[in-house]
Parts: sequence; structure tokens; C-alpha cells
Amino acid sequence: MSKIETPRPIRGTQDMLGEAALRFGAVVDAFDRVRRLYGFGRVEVPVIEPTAVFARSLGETTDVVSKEMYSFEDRGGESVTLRPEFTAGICRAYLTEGWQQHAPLKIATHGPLFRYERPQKGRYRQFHQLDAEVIGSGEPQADVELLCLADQLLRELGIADGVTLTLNTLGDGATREAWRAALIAHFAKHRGELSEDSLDRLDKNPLRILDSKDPRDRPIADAAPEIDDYLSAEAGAFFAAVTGGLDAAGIAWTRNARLVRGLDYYRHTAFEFVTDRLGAQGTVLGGGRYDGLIEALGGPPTPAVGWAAGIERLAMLIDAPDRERIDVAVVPMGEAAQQMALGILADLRRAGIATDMSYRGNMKKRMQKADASGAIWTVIIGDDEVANGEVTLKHMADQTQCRIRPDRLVETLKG
RNA sequence: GCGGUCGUAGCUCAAUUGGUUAGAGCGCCGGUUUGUGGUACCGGAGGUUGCGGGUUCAAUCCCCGUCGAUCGCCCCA
Repeated sequence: MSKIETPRPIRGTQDMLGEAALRFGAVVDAFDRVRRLYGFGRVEVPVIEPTAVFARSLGETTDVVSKEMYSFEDRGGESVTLRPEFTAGICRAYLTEGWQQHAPLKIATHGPLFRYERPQKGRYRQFHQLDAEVIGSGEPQADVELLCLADQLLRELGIADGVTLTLNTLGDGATREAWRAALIAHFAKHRGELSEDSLDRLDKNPLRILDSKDPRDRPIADAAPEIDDYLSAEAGAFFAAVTGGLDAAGIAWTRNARLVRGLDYYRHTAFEFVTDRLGAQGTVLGGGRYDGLIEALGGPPTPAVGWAAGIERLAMLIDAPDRERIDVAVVPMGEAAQQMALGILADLRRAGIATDMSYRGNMKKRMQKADASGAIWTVIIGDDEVANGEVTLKHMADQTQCRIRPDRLVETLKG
């Protein structure tokens, strides 16, 4: 008989147990708490979408679409894709599910996303994000509110001190086109001096040359035309309203005129919360305004703004959460005690007291497990207790114990 | 997709210039204690040194390939 080979996990996926899972959960819990405080409703959208949802919204030429998507034909012959981001799917739902009637719609979600990339620490093929969006609002207050939400989330996670909000404007459509044309003209003049990567970007994504790390590109990028020189009055006023709102809310920010977006649908506000504690994966939360996206999906002109944050990266930054512990461990000895224990176990749990009982083991084993579980109390049941209709309640830390009637347990433990 | 580093028990790491039964701590299991945990002591299980080739009398160590992790690039949150 040949040995059966255990299948390996797929590259870039994670299995989480113990602290890793607790960290992940702590991030999600904080997000869910804070999003309620801001009146952002929870939504769920599919993990799988027609490929066109992403191809249209992200742009056919972007790396995400051209080489990083998990796309395949389903059994019916339709090209489908595991979502590489949230925004496009949410906008599709906004159009196809009649969510337009709720505009401006403040919504939040979280879950797994998929990109076929080379894995690194904090970068996985199945990764997870938090996501918050305001759809159907062109007011700068929406941008400000989303940034406040992000800021408060980072504060509640205890990582705001190591993180900086960097902010930029990409202007409105006209601004962006004029600036983009000026950038292309500028970079084209220096074609011979640019890195190979940037020559490639010149065709596909010229804005990206601005934040190139290649030393050959830096002087050229630093000498490039500034967005501010192309900003329309309206776009300038919009940005001023956003920064003014942040100042009023007491949120620190720094302007980064080199901050751009890879995806074509962004307008006006672009922002990233960055840290230097995660190496190359320094962006912890990022987003911006994407007024052009819903039209790209065939919908009416609809302003929208949103952000996403990598749960894995946030989970690496927070302090380790306290481990989960139970209140009571039940320790029965013998058949009769076991039956009595099952009743007590059910009663305590129904009363909201976290209670556990080992499936097997002698008393010593069970006490060891009770201790390891972090239980504050143990309920010990042996032949004596069964005979008297009582149980022994022991406080683990004090090592004190007393006999008590089972129907008094809930009251005693809660008091 | 490109370049660098790394891959030894469940985990963190050892193993003299390539040399014979690959070690330790933690963890796990059992015992000292058949109605009492945390500490202590004793004992045990657990490795085809990631996988596949090659060089050599001999490979954890050298070479090639492959898979994986990691760092940077690319991309992106």
C-alpha cells in the first residue's frame, strides 16, 4: 500500500489558530464596533463575480486585472473571478440591487480577497480586508467622515501612534486629465533616463512614476509638474473642505503630493495611513474618492468614496489580545456525576456563564485541563456530592472550596 | 513576474574544516499523588535533516532542480 500524501495548503493561504486567530478577530471586532458608531451599515457581497465587474472598473491594463486575478470559466462557460477587491463588487450591487434608493449609502464589510501575487509577510494570495464606503455622496463631508472612521479604528486598535495619515488630491476629471497629460509630456522628455519599469508605466500608468523608488527616476519625478498647478477652482475648494474638516475633527494629516492611485477610477481625495513598522508593506489603510467608477460599470454618474485596510497587517501591529478563558470548568467523577454534570453544564451556559467540561480523563487530568483553560472556578462532582445532592465549588486562585446546591450555582457565580 | 537569503522534532534553535546511534529548551504523553490544578522531580513518545537528483568511501553540511518561507523590486490596502 503506498503512503497517502497529505495535500499541502495552497500557496499564500493561511491557517490560523490561537494568537493569530485572536488577533484577526480583535481587528474585525474593533471595526464592527466603530462602524456602528458612525452609522455605517453592514453589507455582504459575493466572493465571486463576473470577470467583467473587475475588468471594467479596474481597467483592463492594470496588473491586478491582467495577471493577478483568480479568473476561470465556470461549468456554464461564464468567466468568473474571485474578488481581488471590494469596491467594484459593492458598486455592482449598488446598481443591480436597487441600493440607489438609499443614497447616500454608508456601508461596511469585511472578508477574504484573492490576488495571484508572490506571497510575502503581510501579503497573501487569500488576504482579508476591512472596507468602508459612502456611495452617492459628492460632499467632502463624506470623505472627512470616512477618514474620521479610519482614524478612530486605528486608535481603538492602539496603533494610531505609529501610523501617519498621508493625503493628496487627484482633482476632478478635467484636472486629472490635464495633469496626466502634463506628466506624460514631462516624462516623455526624459524617456532616455527613466528606469525600465517607469518606461513601462509611461504607457500604462504614468502617475505611478511619481512614487517610483528607483534612484534613476527620482530626480525626474521630483521635477515633475505639480497637481496644484492644474487644480480647478472647484477641485481646490473640495480639497480645502476635506483638509479643513480633518482639522476641525482634530485629525493630524500630512500632504503627500506624490501620493497617487494605481486604479484609474480615483478622483479628488486619495489617502493612505502608513507605518514604517511593516517593511515594504507599509500601507495599513488606504482609499479615496472614485467618482468615475459607477459610470464605468454602466450606471448613472454617481460620486463615491471609500477605503480598505488589510486585516493581516493590522493584526500584526496590535498588541496581542488576552487569550479567551472560561469562567467555570466542570469536573465529574463517575457515571452518576457525569449525568449531573451535563445538567449543570447546560444550566450555566444558558445563564451566560462560560463553562466547559473535558470529554474524558480522571480527576487529575480534568483539573489540569481546568487550570490550563484559565477557568476561575471548578465545579467538582463525585459520589459524595451526588449522594447529598450537592456539588463542590472551588475557586482556583484562592484554592478555597465549599459545598453548594446545584440550583444555587448561577446565583452564586453571578454575584 | 524579477533578484537575494533561508528550509534540522509541534515551536525556538544546536550539531567541530563533509565522518559513523542528529542534541537541547519549551510543548505533548505518562508517573511520583486511584477526590484536587498551577511549582518540583522521574520517565517516554516524537526527525527517511522540505522533496528529488548529483558529487563522494561517507552529505544536515558541497552542486543542480523543485516546493515553501522570508527580504527587496513590481503591484497594491
